[in-house]
Amino acid sequence: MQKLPISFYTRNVQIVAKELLGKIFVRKYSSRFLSGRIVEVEAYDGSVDESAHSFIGKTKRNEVMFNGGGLLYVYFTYGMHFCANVVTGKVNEGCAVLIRAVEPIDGIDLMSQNRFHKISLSEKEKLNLTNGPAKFCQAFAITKEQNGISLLSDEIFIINANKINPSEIVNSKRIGIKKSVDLPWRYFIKDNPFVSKK
DNA sequence: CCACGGATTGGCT
DNA sequence: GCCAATCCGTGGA
Repeated sequence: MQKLPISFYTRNVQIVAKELLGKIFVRKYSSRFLSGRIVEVEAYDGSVDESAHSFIGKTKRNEVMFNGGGLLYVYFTYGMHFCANVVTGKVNEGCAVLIRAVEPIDGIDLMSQNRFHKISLSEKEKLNLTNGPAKFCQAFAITKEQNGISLLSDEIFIINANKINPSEIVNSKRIGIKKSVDLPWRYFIKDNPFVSKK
C-alpha cells in the first residue's frame, strides 16, 4: 500500500497510461476513502495529437496539463460533465492520461449515493457506477475543485499495484473524439466488466 | 439489443 | 456562434 512516487508520473505518457492499469485510485471524501482499480485509460499528447486539449497551446482551461507529471487535470464538458486526467511527463509537455473507467473497491455506498442518490443498486446499476470518464468523476465527487491537485497529496492519490501482464492489456482507438481518431491510444484490461465499451 | 438525439455550460474562434 | 475526451432516455427491431 504505497503511493506512486513523482517519478512514476514524469515519464512518457504511453508508458504511464499502460502502467496505470491495475493501480488503485484513492479519493478522501466525507472523512472516508473512495477507491477503485483503474481498468481503462486513454493517452493524450499535445505535441502531435489534435484531440488533446493542450494541442492549441496553454490556455486558462488546459494549463494544468503543462504543469508537469503528478497532477490531476479535471475539465468540464457537454455543459454538465467532468472528466479527470493524470498529467504525465515534464513541464510544458502537455501530456495526460484520461481515466475512463475504474472497478469500485471501497466506499461503494458513497459512490452509489453520488451517482444514483440511493444505496441499494440493481446489478445493472452496479456495473454503471464508474464505467465511463464522467461517471467515474460523479461517483468519486471529482469536480473543477480538484483541478490541479497533486497526486502525492493526502486528498487524492494512486496506490501502487502489480503491473498488468501485456497479454491482458487491450489496445484500441480512442472513444468519443473527432480529431486524431486513428491513434491507438486507448488501453483497457481484457474482459473487465467495468470497461466502458468493447 | 442498438441507434439516435437532447441536455446544458463555458471555452475558444 | 459553434461545439465538446459524455450520459441517458426514448423508440424501434
